[in-house]
Amino acid sequence: MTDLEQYLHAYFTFDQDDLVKVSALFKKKTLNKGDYFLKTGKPCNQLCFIQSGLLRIYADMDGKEVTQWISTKGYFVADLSSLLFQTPSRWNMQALTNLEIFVIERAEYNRLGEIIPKWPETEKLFLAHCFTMMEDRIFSFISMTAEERYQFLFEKNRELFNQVPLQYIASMLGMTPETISRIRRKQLQ
Amino acid sequence: MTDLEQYLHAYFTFDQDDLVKVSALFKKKTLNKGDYFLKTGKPCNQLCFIQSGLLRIYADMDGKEVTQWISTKGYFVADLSSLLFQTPSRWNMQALTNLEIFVIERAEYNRLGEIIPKWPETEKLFLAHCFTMMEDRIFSFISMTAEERYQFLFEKNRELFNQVPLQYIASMLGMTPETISRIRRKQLQ
DNA sequence: CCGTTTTCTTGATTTTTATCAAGTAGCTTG
DNA sequence: CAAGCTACTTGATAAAAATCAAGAAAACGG
Repeated sequence: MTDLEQYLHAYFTFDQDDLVKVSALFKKKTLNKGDYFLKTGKPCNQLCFIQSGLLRIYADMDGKEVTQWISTKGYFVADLSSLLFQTPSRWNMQALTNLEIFVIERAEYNRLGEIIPKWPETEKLFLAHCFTMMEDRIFSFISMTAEERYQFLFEKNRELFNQVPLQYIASMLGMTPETISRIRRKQLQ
Repeated sequence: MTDLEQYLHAYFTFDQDDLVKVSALFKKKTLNKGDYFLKTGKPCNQLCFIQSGLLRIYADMDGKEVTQWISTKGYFVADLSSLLFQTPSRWNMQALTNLEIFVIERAEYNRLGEIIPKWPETEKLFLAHCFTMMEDRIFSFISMTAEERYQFLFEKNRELFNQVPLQYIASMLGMTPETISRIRRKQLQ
């Protein structure tokens, strides 16, 4: 069983039959460190599942890069609004490491409902789950200091801090590299 | 045609037949200023559409209220994760003014797919749209100063500023009432 | 209409965070 | 290994925003 199948099984509780049908629609791909999965302005025609490696999602604000999120093993990634509404992508998505992904084309993705009857329900719950995580993240910006946000992410996602340049983590927490460096020093003492 | 029907028509492009079927499932209700539509910890068993008035969504952090959002006319509101996963609600939802709403019970809501064949697709696009708005909001916290966030909201949602106590707007922008007061003074000059 | 409460404003001060600048540590690669 | 990167740290300073405290304005209720 591939990681993709394991994930689908664990997260969506697909049975063996559905698993095979769905995972057949995904194609394995690799990206090298620095390669782009997606660029701002282009249409997003694929959804990807990360098998291994790190993918940074960011926007370029007149030369200044703002990191929105870093996706790790076990995440699905796409520019959702671009994928569904065929609008231009708002994000760049670049491999921070060599990357193994499973990719499904938009056309196939849109046909999932025909192949697996319970897909629409599954998809709804998945989107709702994503939405809820976003709510939590917004709440962290409203109600926490920089230091608390750092702690919060560190508790939840410790692996990230070994693997990712701190400046990107700083950016996704809405602070500067200097600030995160000082917070980290305090934590160590 | 009620506002609910107009909205469903405009936003989801339902035809007349579907409109009638769907809006029949909603029941009109009124809340008085100060009443709660939902309280933290309770299950959210309804989805509501706001016909008129203002609904404040907030969390109580040991006595300190943090406003997550203020919903106005034309919004659908629920604690999505509670509604779909039957978990306890994370938010309080309180009427800031007298409120006219249309309410659909969870059971009915879950049956929409049977009644309207294209509902799952519609719902997916709706959730994706919500998700995208959340992404934008997160991005505003990462990449903007307090003053820029104020401007951004003011441009997009000017009516809010006449109708809502400024302290709530401050909270949803992640700043103090004093800060928003000073920003506002600058804007006027 | 008057007193009460709530909301908003203002000033003084402190805390937090950003910015600027310089230096260090750790990789990478010819 | 040395040169060149990149990431990270540190210090000094500036800017932004929070906090505290007091007063003004507006809204509300009898």
